[in-house]
Amino acid sequence: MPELPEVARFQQALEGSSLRRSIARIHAPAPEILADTSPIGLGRRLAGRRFSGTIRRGKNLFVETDDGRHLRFHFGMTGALRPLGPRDPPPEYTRLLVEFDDGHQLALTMPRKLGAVEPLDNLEAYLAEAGLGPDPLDPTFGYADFLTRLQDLRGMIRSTLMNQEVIAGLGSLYTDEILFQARVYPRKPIPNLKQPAFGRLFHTMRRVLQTAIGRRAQPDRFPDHWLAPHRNQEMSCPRCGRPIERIKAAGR
DNA sequence: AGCGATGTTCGCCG
DNA sequence: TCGGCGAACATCGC
Repeated sequence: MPELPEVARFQQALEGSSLRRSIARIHAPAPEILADTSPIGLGRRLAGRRFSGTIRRGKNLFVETDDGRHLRFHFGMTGALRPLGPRDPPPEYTRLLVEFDDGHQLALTMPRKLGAVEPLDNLEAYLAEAGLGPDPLDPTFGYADFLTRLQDLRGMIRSTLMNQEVIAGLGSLYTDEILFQARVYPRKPIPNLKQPAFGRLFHTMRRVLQTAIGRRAQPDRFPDHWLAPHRNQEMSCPRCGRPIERIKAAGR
């Protein structure tokens, strides 16, 4: 599930439950999701440490430990973060369990093991090297920056919005939502977009993401005129009432 | 039983 | 060089 709004929710969940507790031990039964480390290596790194803060950039959640280093969480298609009370049993598909010394726990669940947990010694260096684009909700990211990043590209708008190096955070679901509300055809080449379309895309992007975060990223709480609640099976368009047609763009 | 899925990456090709 | 496309990854659920 996780696109930007979901990751923002996981961030809130972690901040509300897991900061400043001392880490007693971890369980990492799925070494496949550990990048550049092992269960033992990660355990050594975290034991005795505390989480001290978080930074989200696009779909990535960076969790700071009190030694000034970070852990990068990427949730793939099915990852989620769940805070647990002292005697709560870890949920099914728990791929990483962090146990604090007061009994509280934090579980990373991920049925399909496509995400990653990666220790970073230097967050700044990682960000500089990863080529990750700006976060669309970053207050310093404005319309002028949006235009600058898009205007020299030649690809189709849907692929471009989903390209994490251009803008970080949009996936299939939210890109479709934004294109629908901004009335821009997904296969439209960037060079064919006119100024008003860029304006609609930028402002729609911000509004959709902020609204989604406000609704806890749960599509069943989204406004009824959005596409998301109507995109399944033979539902009809919330704007014109005609049946929704499916096309393929950017491979999906 | 088969296929799609809210993601990322890589190799191939125009 | 840029960008589209399909496959692969791992696993569930419709």
